Amino acid sequence: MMSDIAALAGVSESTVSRALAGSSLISEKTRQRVVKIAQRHGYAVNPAARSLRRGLSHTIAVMIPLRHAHNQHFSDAFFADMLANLADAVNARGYDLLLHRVSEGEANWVEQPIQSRRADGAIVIGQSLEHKALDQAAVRGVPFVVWGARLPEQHYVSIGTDNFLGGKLATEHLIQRGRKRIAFLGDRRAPEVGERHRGYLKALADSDIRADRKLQLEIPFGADEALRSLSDLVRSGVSLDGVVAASDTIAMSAIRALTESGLKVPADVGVVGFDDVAMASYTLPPLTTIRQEIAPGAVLLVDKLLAILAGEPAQSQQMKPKLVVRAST
Amino acid sequence: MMSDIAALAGVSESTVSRALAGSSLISEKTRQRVVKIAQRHGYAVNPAARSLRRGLSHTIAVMIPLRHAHNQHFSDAFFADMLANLADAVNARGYDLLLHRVSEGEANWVEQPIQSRRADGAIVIGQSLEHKALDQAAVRGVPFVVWGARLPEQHYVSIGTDNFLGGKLATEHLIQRGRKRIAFLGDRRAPEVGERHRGYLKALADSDIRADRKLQLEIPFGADEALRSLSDLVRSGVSLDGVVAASDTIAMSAIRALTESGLKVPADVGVVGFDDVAMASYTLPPLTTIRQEIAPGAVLLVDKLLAILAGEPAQSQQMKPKLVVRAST
DNA sequence: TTGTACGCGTTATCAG
DNA sequence: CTGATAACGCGTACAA
Repeated sequence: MMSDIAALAGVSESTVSRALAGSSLISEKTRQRVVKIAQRHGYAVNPAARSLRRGLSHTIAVMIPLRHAHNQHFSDAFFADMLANLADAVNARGYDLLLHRVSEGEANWVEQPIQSRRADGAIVIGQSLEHKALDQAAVRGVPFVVWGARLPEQHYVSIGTDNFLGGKLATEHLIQRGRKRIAFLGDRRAPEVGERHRGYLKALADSDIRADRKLQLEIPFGADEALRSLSDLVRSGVSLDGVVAASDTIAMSAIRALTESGLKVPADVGVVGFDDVAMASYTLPPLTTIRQEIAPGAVLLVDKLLAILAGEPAQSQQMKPKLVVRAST
Repeated sequence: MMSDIAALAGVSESTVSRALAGSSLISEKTRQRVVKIAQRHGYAVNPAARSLRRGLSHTIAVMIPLRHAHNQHFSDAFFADMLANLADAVNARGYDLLLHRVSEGEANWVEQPIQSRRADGAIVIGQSLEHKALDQAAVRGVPFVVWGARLPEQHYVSIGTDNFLGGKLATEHLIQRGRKRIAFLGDRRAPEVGERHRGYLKALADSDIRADRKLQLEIPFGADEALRSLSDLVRSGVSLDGVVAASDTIAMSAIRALTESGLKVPADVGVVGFDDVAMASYTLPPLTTIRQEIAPGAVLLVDKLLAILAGEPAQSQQMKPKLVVRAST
């Protein structure tokens, strides 16, 4: 503990505390001596004591709502990538990362880790169906940021891709390839997906293509339902020459469903995914998709949250999506 | 804080503390009264104060070594699945989960979070190339468990699949399908993979098939290298009719490489993966693979660690792998 | 620039 | 079964 180091260095505990905290109230010489002794003895400040004293945990909670999708949602490669990047960004800032999956029915889940002082702030990956809960928490002043869509008049800071533009780009690309019967696959209740769907509709309207309700499938993030719904659709005899999927996972599943139904991708049907996860380049055929910049997004999330914690103002931000053309269109 | 609740309940702080901790030293009646008041006022024990007093953080660190594979390793669906299940298992036990990615060059990384009292114990996902470091830490009494291979005379507790058997099953399956020129793809420096490779060799030997060194590719977990190496192999004109991959990710990559080289899967070459991640059923063709039981594995990891923390003895355990036959063989 | 003294919010010990 | 008290290890206001 600190008193040992103080004794070894022949100074008081306060001096050790200040030296280790990099206080400017201390001479560079003593600071270096103390730091060296601490290192040699493998001493590290007790985080519990520090937290108790300072009222801060030096920890960021990462929350993953699972309301509208159980495991699938999490194991989607997109979440994994985001989480990996968040872990790096948080650790790089010297903070610890508390991971929490929010199961259904947990009340006040956003503020719970903060109120109980286990974390100073939270990062929420994906709005899921929780926009209202999040907005209320923001009004109450809970410090958190969200990866997801920016909704009209929301009170919290969100970082995310311009989903409307992403959906529009994906659809326009198919239209340019001469497709006219384009399906949309995704759970529009999730705001990000809802935006992508709006972009899809806009692109169709811009090209005077009638949007057919039968081609718009309400599919949860999981791949199982995508496979089934699309197979059913094809079997029903509806004509179809393009698919805009709300995630790469859904797109991969769609490719399989189409292929097994006797349709060729991309010859008969073009498929566009969303996310550009690592796996997207290894499917057969490699996936044309809308890339979300995950690494910069993660850094942005952490920095915005730290700004909020520091009392600075922070704005929501939308990142530009990018069409990555591979072989599925 | 606790004194507020004490005042409201008309009892001492000690009583509140005991009531909330479920101590048997307290009458059921007062306990219920105190608990109710605490709930009504949204009171939760301050974890920093509790940790300071008890010397326990009530937190489990999950460490992900990246020594022999950077992002790929983590974003492999297997890691994501494992992490999701660990998060659930840890939270279910009332513990918090601290996530840490171990970058190269971090010394004493296993014990760091424990020594600094941020976590009571650690779960390490994958041995990577860290077996020696882990073993030394175990000898020093650091409380942790590992997902990975059980190595001869190791001093730490490990949970994992019987990788030798898994590799053997995969290879035998291909042999039964009449394959004789079977390649192995994976980074054998990672102990899990080394075991799978041994199983592969054993299966070949049992069937009197000569193991060809040219067919054994040293491939990191990432998919990029798998794609390139296998394409090169095929181009070199070596005959080949089967592939045992060290992960589903590698297998998917292999299927693409083979297909693009003009070989048909499974007609010309059978491919077996490892893990049975969710995505494995959605590839084209759906992947025959060796299933690892991730969810039970995660629960086992947490429970073994908690046993160790409770001072109880804990044994390593190997889970039986299972061949899941789909369309790639 | 350094040291002294106190309190952060709990829980364990001991006395009743 | 309950209450008073001390101590967990640190950071900071205040004094020097």
